[in-house]
Amino acid sequence: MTDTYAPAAGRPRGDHDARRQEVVEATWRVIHRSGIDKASLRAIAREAGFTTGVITHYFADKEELLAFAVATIFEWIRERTEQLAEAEDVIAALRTLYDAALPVDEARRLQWSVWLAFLSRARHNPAYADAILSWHSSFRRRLEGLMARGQEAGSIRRDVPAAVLADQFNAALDGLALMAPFERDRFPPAYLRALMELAIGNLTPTTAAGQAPGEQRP
Amino acid sequence: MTDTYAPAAGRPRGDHDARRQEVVEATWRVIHRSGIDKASLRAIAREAGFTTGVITHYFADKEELLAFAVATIFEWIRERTEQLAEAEDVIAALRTLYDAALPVDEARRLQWSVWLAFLSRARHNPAYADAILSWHSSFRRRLEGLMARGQEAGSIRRDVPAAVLADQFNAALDGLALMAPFERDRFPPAYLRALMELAIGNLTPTTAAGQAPGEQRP
DNA sequence: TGATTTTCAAAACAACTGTTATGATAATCC
DNA sequence: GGATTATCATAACAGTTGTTTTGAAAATCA
Repeated sequence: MTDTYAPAAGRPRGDHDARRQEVVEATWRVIHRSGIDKASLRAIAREAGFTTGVITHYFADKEELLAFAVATIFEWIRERTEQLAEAEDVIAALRTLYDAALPVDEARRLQWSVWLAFLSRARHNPAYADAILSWHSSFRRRLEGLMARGQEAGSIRRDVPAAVLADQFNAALDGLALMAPFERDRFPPAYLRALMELAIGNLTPTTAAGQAPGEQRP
Repeated sequence: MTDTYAPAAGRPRGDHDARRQEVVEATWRVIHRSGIDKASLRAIAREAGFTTGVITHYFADKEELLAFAVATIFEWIRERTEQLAEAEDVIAALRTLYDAALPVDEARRLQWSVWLAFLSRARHNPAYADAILSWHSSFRRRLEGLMARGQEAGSIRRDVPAAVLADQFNAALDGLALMAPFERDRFPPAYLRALMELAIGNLTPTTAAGQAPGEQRP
């Protein structure tokens, strides 16, 4: 049957994976545009320019498609941010990271939109929860590594464990990305960056409790 | 018909509203336990101990029930926190506020669970968006008032506008409440409070960038 | 070239959805 | 006490859902 496609005839395997990716991206768009509860197989197929026959051919069932969709979007984010945050200046690295994450354009808003849609279902679906937690913990690890490096270099305060600072920074980012799309006019990109700058300011060791926002970087 | 119930015969009006509330609370529980996509009218009616006849009698359609459910849960939170945060010590007031909000028990987890479920649908449903934004802006106004008062009294830093501090504090709270239910073991109540104490520490004016977590308050 | 398999469309299927209609019971009103 | 109305269960309705089946075209393999 369709289950044991070991030799893979009929087409090179590259097209197979590419078609799956095509369907998944259509899924993202439908979720972003109409909400996950409107993301029926027919709606997704229409968005992709096919019929449901394609979906049922490349995915066992809807569950597998959605689980693959949420796992893939994190893979997508990972690829886009992997080589980031490698600057030797930790503060600059944090800046690069939040800049790549903030929902300031349509691609990043889609990213957060899909994330939010699955997040609200993750507590009742282990597959979604796994994908989300795996991403979050890997992101947190990166943050914690940066914090620890900054603490060694002296640019990050030492009186709070790096892991705690990472959780705090992560929460600030999540909280912003959550509400910003609902109040686009109250949270323009410049203000989002200013708030994250304030969060960065709270990481510095001595002196004032952070630089005032409004000071844009060059 | 049922639409113009001005005199309200058959039963005192109190029972009418009480029954609506009963249905709404069943709706919350179903959403919290099984997710909003499993919250069918039949499932809600079963949870409430009735049949769908009750729901269709007290609500025009499902849309009205859900819109009422999300609006009511904010009303519920408002009632529970209205008299809070009136302490003259602004820091103590902030403590009281986050303590009433953090998802540290089942009631508060349900609260955030329902909030999250509707949040992910709000971008495609003006009624949900209105309810959520109305709550958020009123909560932010309270925070901003506290920040401004603290700035006058000298317990809150003055180099950042009160409105910005309110947004920052709100984002920290939202971000935590969002992830905590998914990583219950990583975010026990004490750690959540410690992180919020860190956020409070970032509001203080001079000296260090905040007190270290771990110092529990009496 | 013939056999096989992938690819995909189209249709049918059963389950579930929100909604509506019907009717019976009980409480209120005049 | 009769008329009226709120209350609620039950059943039927039409639409949508995910899934399965059928079948045809195309590509690969031997």
